[in-house]
Amino acid sequence: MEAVSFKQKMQLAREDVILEAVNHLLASKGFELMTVDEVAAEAGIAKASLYRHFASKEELAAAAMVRMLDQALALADSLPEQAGPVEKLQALARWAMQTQLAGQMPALPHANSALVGALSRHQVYLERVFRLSDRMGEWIVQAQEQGLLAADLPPQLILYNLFARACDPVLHFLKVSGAHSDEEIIALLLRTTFTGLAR
Amino acid sequence: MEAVSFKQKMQLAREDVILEAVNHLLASKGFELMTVDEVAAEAGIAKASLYRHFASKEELAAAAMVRMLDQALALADSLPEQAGPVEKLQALARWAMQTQLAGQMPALPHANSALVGALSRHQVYLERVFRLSDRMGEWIVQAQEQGLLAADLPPQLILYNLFARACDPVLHFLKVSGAHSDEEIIALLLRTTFTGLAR
DNA sequence: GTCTATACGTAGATAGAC
DNA sequence: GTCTATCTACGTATAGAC
Repeated sequence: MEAVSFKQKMQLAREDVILEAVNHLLASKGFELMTVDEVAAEAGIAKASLYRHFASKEELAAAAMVRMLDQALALADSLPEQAGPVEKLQALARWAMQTQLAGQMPALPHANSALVGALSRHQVYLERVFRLSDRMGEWIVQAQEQGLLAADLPPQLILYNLFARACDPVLHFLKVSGAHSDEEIIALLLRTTFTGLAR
Repeated sequence: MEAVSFKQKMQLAREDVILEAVNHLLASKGFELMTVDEVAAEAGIAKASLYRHFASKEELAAAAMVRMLDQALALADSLPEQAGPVEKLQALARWAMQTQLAGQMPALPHANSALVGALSRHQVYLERVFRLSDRMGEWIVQAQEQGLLAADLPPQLILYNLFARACDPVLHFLKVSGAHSDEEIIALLLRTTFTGLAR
């Protein structure tokens, strides 16, 4: 079975190159403006060959989203056990913002996009989203019990607020202004997220 | 000249109907997915007639953005003089979130959209953006001087953070969850924006 | 100024050779 | 499994009659 395994590895490597291109294009132009021709060109493959690996443009984007969620889950698993829940949540938010600033965070599609419908029926994607939400949800509740996060805020609101850092337009505008380094931008947004604009 | 004035009024009214449709469609699907056919259908006008009023799809969207910015500027002008700077900023953020929840806030285009280039060269649009930024910028600095907002945060960051409430995806997800009324959602997000998730 | 009808470009997806 | 070439659908924009 070694030949099969090798072939499979080659196929996975090829698909990883494709998804890298999808990630980049989704981050820079979003789903609607990304064309399959561009993906094929950036991956160095013919469009028809690409369609042998992924059945549709939606499948292509979904695979990129799953890949990104897997990276987030891997980071969640790699965090030291003794770290506090807020530190863990901040580590994930920091990673999401770094990824966005690096132009590698696939952008959220708009509500009526064909992608939204496809994702809402995509079992693999949904499983990743739920798994990451569960992980973060536990930390949020712990942090609230320990008095580290406001206990009277709905945990769901906190979760959404953290997810939203991955696509926060403030990151982009601050970067374009040129007045701050990436690390400074992330520190500023972590601060406003957790302690707000006041005081 | 009364006939001309009447004709102009009719034309403005017609264009207002068109822009209402544009606003709604921009809010629900974004610029790329909005088609000029849909705008014409929703406005009850033929597509060719629509192009007599607006030279391109980009002009159509820009006009809708200008209309929205004019509403924000009118609100800013109508705020009581004796109100504090933070109250004024919150009033604008509240209005932006209400407008988004009502499905009337035209969505930000993605970075590489044709719309971005058109807007960045659209003098009328730019003037409105600068004017609103200046108004809010003064209030931000006042609030910082009075110790009501963190004085060590860049005013620009505060400004962007407030603008971002107009397109915050958290609003949409909280609304879909069905657990809160619109007013509750707005109150929650005003709180997290100004005092954060902590404590 | 409004309409119907159409030109023109482009994007997703596929056929079929190798 | 990869390629070139092509199909089909659709969206922007315009022509031309009234």
